[in-house]
Amino acid sequence: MDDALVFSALVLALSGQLVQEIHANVSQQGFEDLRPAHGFAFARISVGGATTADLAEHLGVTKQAAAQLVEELVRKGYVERHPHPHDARARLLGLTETGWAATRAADQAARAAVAPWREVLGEARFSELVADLTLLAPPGPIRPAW
Amino acid sequence: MDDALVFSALVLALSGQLVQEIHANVSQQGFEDLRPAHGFAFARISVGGATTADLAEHLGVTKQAAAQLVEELVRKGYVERHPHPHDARARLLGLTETGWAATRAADQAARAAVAPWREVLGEARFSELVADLTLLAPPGPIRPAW
DNA sequence: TCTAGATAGACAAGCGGCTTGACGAGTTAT
DNA sequence: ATAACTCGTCAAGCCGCTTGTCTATCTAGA
Repeated sequence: MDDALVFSALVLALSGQLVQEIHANVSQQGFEDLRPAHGFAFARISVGGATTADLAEHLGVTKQAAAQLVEELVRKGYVERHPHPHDARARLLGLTETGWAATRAADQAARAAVAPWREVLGEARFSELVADLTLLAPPGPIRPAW
Repeated sequence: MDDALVFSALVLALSGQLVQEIHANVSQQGFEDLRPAHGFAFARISVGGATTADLAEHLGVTKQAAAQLVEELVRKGYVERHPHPHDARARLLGLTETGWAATRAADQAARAAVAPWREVLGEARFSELVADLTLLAPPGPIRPAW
């Protein structure tokens, strides 16, 4: 049974294609200064209540790396730092309007990337697929692959 | 319908977990000096007939990056360089016995990583899943995600 | 057969994203 | 009050990759 190998390869291939297509689409929508890894940061920041340290944990990197990422996103106008209401050390992160626009663009890009797959499988089979994958997916935040 | 987003997230999460588990398992089998990206190189080299330039194209990186990777794998004893029978410029790459052992370890690790999923879904549903993913998978080599 | 262009691989320099390490300012628990 | 911890920052360095350049070799066309 080396279904396992086939399966692994398929998941990897699919995931790679997904990232690549979404990134290309987002770029084409005018967000050329964003790279795939930024999406994972947006995902956490858009939820609200995130500090740089929270973001670091979410991404599975050091605080310094997260701070650097935040600095870049602030400089590019996607993220704002607000004073934290209860902690003078920390700063709350939030998306700017541009940040939200980028998030919407990514959402749309994801839909566009998945659409053909949905069509190939048919609606019913696609739903089953989503259900199956839901069973398999690990809990916790989604991080850049490795 | 934002199944699309859910689906994307699931595929990404699954792929990340897969890579991480396989890597951990391979490490535990004694190949601690291999990292996930090396697997993609082994995949091409094990087929045979690969030069450094071939490998570069397969991985989607520059020749220099591929050469550096090969150098590392040679130094660590996984890969050998042989003279090319028809081209004095090129050198054919091949796996050493250690390289083959690592490949087998990775195969086994993939099986181990997938096994629980197979169990969760049941054999029939798992086969369907593989079939569906096969329909969706892009052709061409599998590369490190991004 | 000679020559122009392409290709394999190596050498060098540099960049970007990440790490470890150390630190002051602020918070929390004892 | 004080000790331990945490947030964010500064600094230095590593590693995988890039661009740029070069020689040796192969290939196709006049």
